[in-house]
Amino acid sequence: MAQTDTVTRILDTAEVLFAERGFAETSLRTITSKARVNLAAVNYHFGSKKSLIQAVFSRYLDPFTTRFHRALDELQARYGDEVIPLEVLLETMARSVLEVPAERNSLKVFMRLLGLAYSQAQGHLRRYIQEEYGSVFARFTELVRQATPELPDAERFWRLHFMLGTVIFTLSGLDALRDIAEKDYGEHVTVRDLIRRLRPVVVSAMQAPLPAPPPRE
Amino acid sequence: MAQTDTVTRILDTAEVLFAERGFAETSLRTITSKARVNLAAVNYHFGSKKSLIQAVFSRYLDPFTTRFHRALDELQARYGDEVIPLEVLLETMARSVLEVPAERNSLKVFMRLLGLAYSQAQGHLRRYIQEEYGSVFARFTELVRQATPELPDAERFWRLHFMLGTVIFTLSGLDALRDIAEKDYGEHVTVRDLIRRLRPVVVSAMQAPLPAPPPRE
DNA sequence: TGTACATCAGTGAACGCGCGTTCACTGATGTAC
DNA sequence: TGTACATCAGTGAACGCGCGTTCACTGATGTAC
Repeated sequence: MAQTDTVTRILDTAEVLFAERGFAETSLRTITSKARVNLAAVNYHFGSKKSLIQAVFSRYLDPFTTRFHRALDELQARYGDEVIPLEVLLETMARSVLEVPAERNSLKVFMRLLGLAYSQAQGHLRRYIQEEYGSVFARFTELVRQATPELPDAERFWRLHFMLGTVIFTLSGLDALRDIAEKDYGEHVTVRDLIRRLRPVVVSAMQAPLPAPPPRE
Repeated sequence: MAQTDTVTRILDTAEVLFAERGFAETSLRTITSKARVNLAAVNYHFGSKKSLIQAVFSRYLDPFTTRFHRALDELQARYGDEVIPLEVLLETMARSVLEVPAERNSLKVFMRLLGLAYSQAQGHLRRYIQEEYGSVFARFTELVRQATPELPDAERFWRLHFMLGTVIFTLSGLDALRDIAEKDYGEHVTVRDLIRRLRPVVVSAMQAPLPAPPPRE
């Protein structure tokens, strides 16, 4: 069994199990037995469970950042000095996210992982993601700033996080929500379908009227 | 030490620790030592860790459902046969949520717990919440249906969950986001301030134009 | 071409640890007669 | 009023279990001379 085989078998199995049940709830024994690999192989190849978790993320985030940077390069070349419209920026981000799983695993797994990164206690993971991938998000938010000059900086910051919450919450809890939707409305919802529904909602939300000023006291 | 004292000490300590680090990451030993209570007392009073988790939720959700039902009663009495506007419904829900922590602990803890209920693997918890508190949400969504007759049922379902995601994600990750906002924009953000910012965003999102129909294939 | 050594993926078994739960027990308070 | 018993909150110590990690080892392949 060549090295690459063992390593990718561990990663393939781990990402699915992590996405299904979280990090703490997935033991190395579960991963290695499902992957039909020796228990000690995880620590041999990755060093620790923490590093395995980070490796699982890199396998999604590395191609994503590459693609997203390239897509933003193209946009900036196309628009030159003109401001890139908000819809185009959001659309580009959505497309970059959607393209990644084509070469890896399912989008659902990717989204669940992102949701876990935020919601699970794993502080090391948030730090790792910020350090490794923070710059591409900084680039994106700067472009969003130019596209929404009427928004105060703080307001834009909060609205971007509101929308991040919408996307991560929806897509990471997708299975449960999908079951309900299917039972109640007889619709089978795909991730692409959800993104279609998300687009007008996110655009309207970003362009909502400014809130009333805080009440004086 | 009277019974109530031990029981509430366990609940008070558990809810804070659960909110900070999740369920699996919080051991009974941590809870009982922080609460200065015997380890076996949790199993004596609650039977198991699972039941303790459910008890923590009940202490928030019981007063919330009572208040929310009462608030909806008043609304329906006031509006009679007229449709209650969406803004009023959302406002009423927000007010009911905000009122609960006044008699219990912090709103932040309440929101973190709700976020965990969705994101952590604990299937038993989701089932418990659905069974115990599903009816008040059904009542609310029926009123929202009447207030947004132009939305297809499935679209309304998804948008309500989009907004649920916004609120839970924002308020449950509040500490981290607040730190960033404070550092970057010099604003100290209170929960009430966030709700003021959320209002126009949620209303606009719910009233966004319908998505383009799915592409034919 | 042959031999000695180094490298490296992978293994099987064990380590110590923290976990939720259980159990026999205590001691205070209430109840029956 | 006194005694025997029941109830109940709380306790201290132990149970068995699954966890991540470690370690000495194997066996195949590559490298030096």
